[in-house]
Amino acid sequence: MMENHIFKALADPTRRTIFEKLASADGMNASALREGMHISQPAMSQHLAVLREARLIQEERQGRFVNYRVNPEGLDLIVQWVARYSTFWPERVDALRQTLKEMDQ
Amino acid sequence: MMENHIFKALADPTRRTIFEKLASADGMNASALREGMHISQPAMSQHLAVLREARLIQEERQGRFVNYRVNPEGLDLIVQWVARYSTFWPERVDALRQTLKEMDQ
DNA sequence: CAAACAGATAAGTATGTGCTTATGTATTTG
DNA sequence: CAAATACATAAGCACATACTTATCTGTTTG
Repeated sequence: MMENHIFKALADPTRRTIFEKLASADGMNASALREGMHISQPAMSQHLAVLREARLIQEERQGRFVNYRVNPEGLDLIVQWVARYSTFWPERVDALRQTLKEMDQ
Repeated sequence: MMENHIFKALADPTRRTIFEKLASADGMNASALREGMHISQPAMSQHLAVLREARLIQEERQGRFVNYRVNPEGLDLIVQWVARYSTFWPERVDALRQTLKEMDQ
């Protein structure tokens, strides 16, 4: 199940950091991603594979580099999952709504 | 870090099922939760401990039973985490907003 | 109080996961 | 084409995790 892949992919703090770095840029290659992180090249490659299998990121080869970027739809399943359980707690939906409102500004 | 506890707790499909069962009732004890699940009593107890440590559920002893229920604030960190990255994709925020709008009806 | 019951904890085990080093595969460049 | 570069893959290892059976603690009830 895809949902399980996503949760498992995000369960690792190093992978969340990688995802965050990718989200704050509009594309990075694996070497650039490693900068500032204490992680070997194979470890990075393996983490990127897990994120890709969970469809949280996309990749595109550019010469000898591979450019990685976040898949904009990647978090949809998480959002839907959370939203489903939020319906049981109206006050939480309000909080989420407030967060979105603040984003508009 | 709390965020990590939550992601790790939700990374296991059995624990997500337990969380879902709790969310669709307003409180259940461990024996009731086991019904329909192929899981031993200690396994259930251990899963509930992980969910409790992640503050996703709360417990209250009632005689020789322990009543478990979802912590309404438990998913907040996930919502905030997702919302943070949603800011990079306005169309995704719109989708989330739409989901919330549909909830009103 | 003794037996029954709900659940927690202990200890052991099999499998999963995240890392390492070594090597392989494309691609570029001198 | 040979060396260099960017990344992937293989294999092995240490540790985490999800489970089991056995036992313990706390509460109710005959």
